Amino acid sequence: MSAISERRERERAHRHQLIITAARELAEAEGWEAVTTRRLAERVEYSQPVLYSHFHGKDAIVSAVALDGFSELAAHLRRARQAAPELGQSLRAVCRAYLEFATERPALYQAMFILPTDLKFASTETPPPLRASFDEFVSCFRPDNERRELFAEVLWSALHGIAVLSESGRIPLQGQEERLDFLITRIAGTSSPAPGHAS
Amino acid sequence: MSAISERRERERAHRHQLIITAARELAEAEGWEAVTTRRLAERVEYSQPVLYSHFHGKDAIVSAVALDGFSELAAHLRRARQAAPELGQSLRAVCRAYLEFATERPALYQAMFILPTDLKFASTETPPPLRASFDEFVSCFRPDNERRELFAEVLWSALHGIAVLSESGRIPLQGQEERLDFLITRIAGTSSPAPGHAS
DNA sequence: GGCCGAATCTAGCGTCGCTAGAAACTATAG
DNA sequence: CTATAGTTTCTAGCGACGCTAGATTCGGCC
Repeated sequence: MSAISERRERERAHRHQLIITAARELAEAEGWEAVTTRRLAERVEYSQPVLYSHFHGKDAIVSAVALDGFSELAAHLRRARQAAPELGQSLRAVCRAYLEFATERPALYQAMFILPTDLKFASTETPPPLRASFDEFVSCFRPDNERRELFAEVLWSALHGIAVLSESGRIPLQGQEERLDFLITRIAGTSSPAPGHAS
Repeated sequence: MSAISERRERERAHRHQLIITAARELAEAEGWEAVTTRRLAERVEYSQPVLYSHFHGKDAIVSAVALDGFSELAAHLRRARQAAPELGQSLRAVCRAYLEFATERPALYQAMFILPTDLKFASTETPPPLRASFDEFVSCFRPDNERRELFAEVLWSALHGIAVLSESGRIPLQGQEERLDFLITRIAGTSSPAPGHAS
């Protein structure tokens, strides 16, 4: 009873992951609009209803893919940050890595940041990978900077804006490097406490 | 033959606008997922196929709503900019107006910036309202600033990122004012011609 | 009044996410 | 080794989607 159900549990977990990776591969190959429950079921060689024994619905599958994406993003950013020698460099490295991630895995990025998902952001029940990704931005600023969380939020927002607007063709792909350059020099600029209102 | 077809043309144009406003109202009331061709047809009191005699498909209807939205956005930003006394103030006023627009008309904003549309951005065939909206950002910087277009792109991207991430709950709604404040002081910072690449 | 072209509708195609109930499979008891 | 009870999986189908072909109705013109 024990060993058998354990094996079943293992097989079930394996199939669970199989669904997630199949959804991701299909999305990366043909876009999320091609990821239908029917095609996904065919791909994992089961019938449609088994998907619903693993996930509440399609959104939950997208969420699962997104969650995997956040783990990868956190690792990707961390690698970039740690490869940079000092603090000033790390900001640039992390930003570049972020945009790189967004452009090279557009479907994954979409699942993480654009499509509706069940993931809870910025709360106590935020999954660790999300928090870890965000913390990579926070770590780009000096620990004695009291407003580093705020800085990170704005930086992340700006990068997300650049990523998503250029991906959808709303700003030209060309000139991405200059935009990044400008953003970094401005954000990294004269930081420290606060220069008061410049108005 | 002339007067009759003219009247018809008028009626047709009226119905065209009726569809657009119906789509918009429905989207603003219940979200875009509630805007189906069936419900839209019912709302304008015609059958489904008439929608397709006016628009190529649903995306084209969304695009039409978005285009109207850009006209409103341009006017909204212009009003804000012109109400501000000087250049330093206008940047803040326009940014605030932008975020206000995004939060108060979320469905419209979604049509303009998130949903797939047929609109061409940043090209020769870009509709004037789009260009006009963008130019409001450009006008916030001094005319002798050679990189003002770049500045505007980054500023717009950052605002869009803030708008969309807070709308979808990916950053907390609280603290929006501080984020805006930080962004403006950084972007407006030491501008002028160009300090060259700061590495 | 009868015709003809344009405008409009009815009805339906294929696909979607999702699910109820049938079928098949598996582990245990006799 | 078979019968049974319970679980797993599948077949089949529901209602809704975007979209369209073909029938129908409408309005101006001889």
